[in-house]
Amino acid sequence: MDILLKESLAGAVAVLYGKEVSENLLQIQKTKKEFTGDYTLVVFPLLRISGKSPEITGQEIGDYILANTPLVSEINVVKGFLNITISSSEWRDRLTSFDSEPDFGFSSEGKNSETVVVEYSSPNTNKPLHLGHIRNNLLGYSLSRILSASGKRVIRTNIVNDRGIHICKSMLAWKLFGNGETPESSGKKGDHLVGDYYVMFDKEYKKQVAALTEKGMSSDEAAENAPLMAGAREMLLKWESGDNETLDLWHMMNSWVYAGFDVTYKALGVEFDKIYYESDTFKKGKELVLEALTREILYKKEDGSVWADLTSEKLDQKLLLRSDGTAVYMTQDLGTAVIRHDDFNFDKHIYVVGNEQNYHFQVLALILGKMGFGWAEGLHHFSYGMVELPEGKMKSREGTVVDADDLIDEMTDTARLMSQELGKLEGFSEGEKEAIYKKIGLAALKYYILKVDPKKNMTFNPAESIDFNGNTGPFIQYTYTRIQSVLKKANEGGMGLNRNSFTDVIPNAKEISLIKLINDFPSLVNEASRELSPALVANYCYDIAKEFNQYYHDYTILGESDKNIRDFRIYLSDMAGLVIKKGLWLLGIDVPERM
RNA sequence: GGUCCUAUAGUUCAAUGGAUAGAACGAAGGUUUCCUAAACCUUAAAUCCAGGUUCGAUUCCUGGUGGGACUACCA
Repeated sequence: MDILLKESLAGAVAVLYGKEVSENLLQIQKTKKEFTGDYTLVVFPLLRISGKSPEITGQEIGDYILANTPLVSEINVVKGFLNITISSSEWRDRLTSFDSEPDFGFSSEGKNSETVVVEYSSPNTNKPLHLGHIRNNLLGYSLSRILSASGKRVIRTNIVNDRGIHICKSMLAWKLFGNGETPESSGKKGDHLVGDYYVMFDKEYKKQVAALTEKGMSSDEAAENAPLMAGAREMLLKWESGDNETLDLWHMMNSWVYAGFDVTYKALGVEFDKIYYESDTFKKGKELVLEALTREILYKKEDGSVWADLTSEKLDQKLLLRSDGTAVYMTQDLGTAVIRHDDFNFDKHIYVVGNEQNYHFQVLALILGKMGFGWAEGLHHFSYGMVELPEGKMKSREGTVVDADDLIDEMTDTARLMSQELGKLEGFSEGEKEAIYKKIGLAALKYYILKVDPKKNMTFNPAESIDFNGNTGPFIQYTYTRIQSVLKKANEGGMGLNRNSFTDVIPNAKEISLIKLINDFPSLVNEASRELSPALVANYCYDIAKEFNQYYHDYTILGESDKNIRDFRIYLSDMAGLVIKKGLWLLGIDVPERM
């Protein structure tokens, strides 16, 4: 629609002023609510071409397209703005044309599609997932859906940080204090059990440090020399050298954690195409580093540690191998990136990782570039802000970390309570009801998080997040179920089946607003993909839900006596529902048919 | 100290350089013999400060101020 308009506007300018205009001078935007019109041409940029005042220029162009472009039914000029109204019948025809598009708004993957790897989640295997991971998972999952809906080949991956000193800490604590506790013996979810030992390590370690400082040791020295820390370091060395006993313990505890993570991922509704493990990729990283060392891209210090010198890029020096030869986080990320490129030959690689790692990813791309990998230019750190609580940052020490499993349960509980109070789910089995509660609770959580610009830190207010009214996920779901309810009744009454019956219907203003929103959906998907912005999709879903609710309130659909208008309204509702469902799908939110 | 992110109603969030800054929650009031009131309608309420670029700045640039992150042989 707006492309057609743009062409006729360009034509108008060419005829009137005898000059071709470049694309960027024709600024078309949606007309603001308080003015009459559908699209608005901002005429200021054209004044140099017309050599006339804004009002006259607007009027001249407006008069021309009104006379020469059939789809324009009306124009008006306010200051430097030319407001253009598209004829109602044009909008109606536009609506019916959506039907001919097989998967409205979504593009499918083709031979020339860009390949994009999206990494998200990236858990450590020493503690359960928390609220911060939830933001990460939801963003990553939604991004992957948005990208694939815009026609890209998307590979969803996860890197599991399953090795390193932090893992050794929980292993050591379990060995020393665990008395053989297992998920089976304790009934604890595996990731929580392992997390408990990580916390225990920290507690006992602090005690040891305190004891040492009391004996007169400096706090730095004490931190180095506490037996637990020495033990953890020793364990890491054993692990890297392949010690069987250590590996067995590691395998066992990791398997507990993975079982726990699977439950959380499933509850959250996210999945991956390929999961990488740091324990596999760090070796590749070490090889890369050693190889680059021989090419003198990196250098070795006297103590044997290996570094990248990035001072010419105005950054610091970066450690890549410790003096004892063990790998650090950066080492494995180098390896992971190269392995992934070998696996998928990606054009782009998006890392969904918190903004506290901005530096890390800047360095990662630089080092890969130095090593000679041209594709490193395709690496993109999708950096998102922290999640804070109303009382401030989450601190594990103070026990204010919001656990992912708990949170999901609480949202479902709230949905259950609310739903039972409203009592609209009669006739469903308990199992069906539970499935609906879960969809609603998760929608509240997901929408609450995804509607916020990812770059910004966000405040997670538990009281607000479980609100199901207003600008929330359940509000949008509710709109969808209202539509389904109408469609079901229409179907039962044999109405709305004839889509050719409304070719003469002239839609009213509210209906045109809805058609416009539906019409926007395909370009919205592309924009969200280009901008990597689930928030854009969330806002869109809310806009159309709000618009439909107003329509639903102001007009009757099934009660309309004119059969053609009724059929038209049923069809319009159907399309609005479809777009809401697709929009929510892009956010990873499921819709219930009733609620 | 250095680098990066950020600042909009009481609160949580919107606004490709365009018109009178838009929602939600909260506050006050109203709507149900009518397709689901988890809805709809009305009212009050905001661009951190100072410069600059521009016909036009919440948006871009510079400098302040407040908040946050990073600057580990942690991840």
